[in-house]
Amino acid sequence: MRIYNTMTGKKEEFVPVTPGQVRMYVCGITVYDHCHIGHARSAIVFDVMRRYLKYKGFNVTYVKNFTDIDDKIINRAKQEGITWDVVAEKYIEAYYRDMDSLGVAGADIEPRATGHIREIIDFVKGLIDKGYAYEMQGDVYFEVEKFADYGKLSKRDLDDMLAGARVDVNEKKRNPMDFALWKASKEGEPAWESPWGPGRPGWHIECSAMSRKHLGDTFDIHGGGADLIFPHHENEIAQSEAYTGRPFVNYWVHNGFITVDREKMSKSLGNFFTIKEILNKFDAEVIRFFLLSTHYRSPIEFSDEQLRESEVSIDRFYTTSARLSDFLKQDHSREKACPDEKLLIDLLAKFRDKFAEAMDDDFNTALAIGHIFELIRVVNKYLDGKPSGRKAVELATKTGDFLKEAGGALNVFRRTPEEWSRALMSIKCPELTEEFIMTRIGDRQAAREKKDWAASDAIRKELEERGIVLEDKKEGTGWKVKISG
RNA sequence: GGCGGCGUACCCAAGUGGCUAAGGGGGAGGUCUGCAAAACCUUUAUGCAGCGGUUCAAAUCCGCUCGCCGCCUCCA
Repeated sequence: MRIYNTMTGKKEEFVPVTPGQVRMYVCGITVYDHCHIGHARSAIVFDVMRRYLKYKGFNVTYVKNFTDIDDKIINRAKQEGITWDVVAEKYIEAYYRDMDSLGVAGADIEPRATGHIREIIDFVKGLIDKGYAYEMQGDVYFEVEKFADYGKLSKRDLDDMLAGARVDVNEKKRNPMDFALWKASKEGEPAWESPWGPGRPGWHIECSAMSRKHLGDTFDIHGGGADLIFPHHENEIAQSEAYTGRPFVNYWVHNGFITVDREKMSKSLGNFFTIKEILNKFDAEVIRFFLLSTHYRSPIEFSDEQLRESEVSIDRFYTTSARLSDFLKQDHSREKACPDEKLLIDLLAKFRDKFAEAMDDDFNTALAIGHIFELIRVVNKYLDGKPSGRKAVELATKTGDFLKEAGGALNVFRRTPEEWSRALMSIKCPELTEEFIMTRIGDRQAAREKKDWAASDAIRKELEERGIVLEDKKEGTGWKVKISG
């Protein structure tokens, strides 16, 4: 399989350090606020990578950290009149709630910065000993000029950056680009004892210390949002490679941004939507599907229309899924081939390869989803031919299995059509009950038997206005939550 | 200013040298249906921002132009 590496700017054949084993580290969140959909994208994208690598048979160790101490957390604690650790705890809990609903599994190891103060201090000490860092009034800074490769990930050199000069003037630094490894704490701020006095870790050092502890000096994949390339990941490389003298990471993987009105969604612009608020209007699977329907490195424009389109697509999937299971429940004592069965047979023969090929090419979930919908169309056409018998059951079963398998790798399409329907109902028409709908369908059926089309259509219209569409089929009348418009 | 990315139909979106340019939504026509809905079929890009170039062959490589965006400051 091939993975795009930010370091080289190319897709590269993926070769893990240890055959059969993948070690990956993804930068998690700073826990000072609710997650927005940008965090959801990163979480889902790397969740899919991890799932797919496992699906391919790799033994994956996935580490994702929580930054649970920094200025933003301290500020939030002041605002809310609680301590920093309560803030962290509160938003870690909120994070888990959001991730749970989005189908994002927990990482194998979820280290917190404050749980690794000793490792961090050792790391900083080592950098000072090796001459890459210096202490200044209780702060410790990494000296970027000492690290020859500084800028290799983000493709910039120190002189250019200094010329741009939107950097802090800080008298304590030898070079304005030097960054803090350790920060002396002010009076009343959270502090840990260190050789340089009471203080707390800088932002970047935790990832170097924790990834090394849990994954070793050199590991396979390091990921995060594209906005972490500089300075965060650049600084991690400097720290880690200066400390160990070894290559830090083999594949750097970064997801693209979510935009609103073509502008990056971000905290500072204030144009963000939290996962929590989107979940009031859409099912979590809609968010997940939406984020996977575009390649992970491309920007995605976020809007209600886009989510609605995703909702329609998912509904199409579950409609076919229901159709398949209904079909399998039918009487198949009579053997009848469908004239279009060759199309389905051919596609089934290729489907798993096509799906894997898409995912193998830098996790092309958009293409993979396209293949799923191609299969949906072909099997619908097949079922339209009203086949029956052993062969038909076999083909339908196989189709269902493949759809389940592909959906499983992406962690979408894993519910029953009934569960999907109930989920939609609780969002779109929570005041209705299935009992009520069934009663009205019964009333309408009575009218239909009397060929009282006016009465029958009135009931159908009434239900549609309340968000339910009816479908008359041979076996009886079915209903669905209306989603378009 | 430095560095990077993007521009594919009415909309979203795959495709990065060679089979008829995936898939979804929308539109139009049709099959099915009491009428619908769903599903299916046909149709909707001789063309991939524009202009040049390389090549037997380009949406795909190179150059220029136009437009949009990102990073260079906390940020997924």
